Amino acid sequence: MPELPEVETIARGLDKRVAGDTIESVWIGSRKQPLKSPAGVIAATLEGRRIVRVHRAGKHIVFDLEGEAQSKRGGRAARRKTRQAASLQNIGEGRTAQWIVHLGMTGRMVVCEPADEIAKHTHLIAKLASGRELRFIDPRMFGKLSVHDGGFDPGGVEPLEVTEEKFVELFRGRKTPIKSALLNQKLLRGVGNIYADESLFRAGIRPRRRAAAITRQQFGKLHGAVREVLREAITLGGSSISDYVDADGEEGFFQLQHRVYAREGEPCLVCGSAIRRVVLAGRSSHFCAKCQK
DNA sequence: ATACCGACCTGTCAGC
DNA sequence: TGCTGACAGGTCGGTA
Repeated sequence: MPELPEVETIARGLDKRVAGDTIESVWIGSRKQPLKSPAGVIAATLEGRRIVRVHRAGKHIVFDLEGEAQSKRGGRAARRKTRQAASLQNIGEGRTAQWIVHLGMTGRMVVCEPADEIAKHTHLIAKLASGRELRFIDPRMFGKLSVHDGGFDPGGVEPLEVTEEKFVELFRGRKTPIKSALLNQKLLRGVGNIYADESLFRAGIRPRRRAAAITRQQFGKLHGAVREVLREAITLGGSSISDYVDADGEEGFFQLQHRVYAREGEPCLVCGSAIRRVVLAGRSSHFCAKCQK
C-alpha cells in the first residue's frame, strides 16, 4: 500500500499519539510471514521500553525505544532464553533499541482502545501504559516486523534530502529503464509505483527511457518533480486507494491529484490524448505518449 | 550488471 | 449466483 508520503503521514500520526508511552506487553499471532526477527526477540525487545519517537526511513516506520527491556513472559528460565536469543543479535541488552515496521502492500499500524473489535489479520498487539493498544494488521502479509539495536539504515538516500548533484550521480550511466531505477530502494528510498509514474509524467520522461539516455537538464527536472510530487502528497495525507488510512483512521487525498496513475484510457490533463498503460518490471506503468519522451 | 519472472499472500472486481 | 482470471501501494531470489 504505502509509499513515502503514506508512511510519513502514518509515522507522524503515530508519533503524535504514542511518543512518550511505554509498551507493557506484546501479543504476537502465530503467522510467521510478517516477522523478520524471531517473535521472542521482538517481544523481549519491546516489552518494558518507552517509545521516544516515531519517524520514517524510506518506506519503514521506525520506533526509537529506550529503557531496560523487561520481559514478563514465562519464568526465569524462559526469560533467560529470550534474553539469550536477543543478545545473539545484540538487541535488547542496551538502553536503546529500534522497532522497524515495513507495511508491505496492505499493512496498517493503528492506535486502538482495548474494547475495539480486533480486525481480521491482526498479527501484533502492543499494550501501552496509557491503556491504549498499538495494532499491526496486514491481510497479505507482505509487511515485515523487526527489531534493531539502533542506527537502523535501510540504504539508499532520502528523496526529500538529496541534492540535485547527488541525484544525478545515483542514476547517471545506468542502462536500466529510469522507472526501474526510481523503484530501486538501494538508490532512492521511498518512491514506489504511484509516485514514480507521477514524477516521470511531470518531468516529461517515459518510464522505459534508459537512465543513461537522459540529459543532465532532464535529470534536474526529474529531481524537482520527485520532490514536488512527494511534498504535495504528504501535504494531502498520501493517496488513499481502496483501504489506506493513517494512524487516526483518516484517508489521504492525493489520489485526486494523480495525473497518470490508474488513469489508463482517460484523457491526459495536459494534451488530451489517452493515457497508456504498459507493464514494466512486473508493475503497471502509466504515461502520456505525447507529453513524455 | 541487468532484466524478466515467479513467489510470497489475501481480497476485490469485472466478465462470463 | 457462482466461478475464473486479472490485478493491487512491495520486495526477494533465481535464471538467463
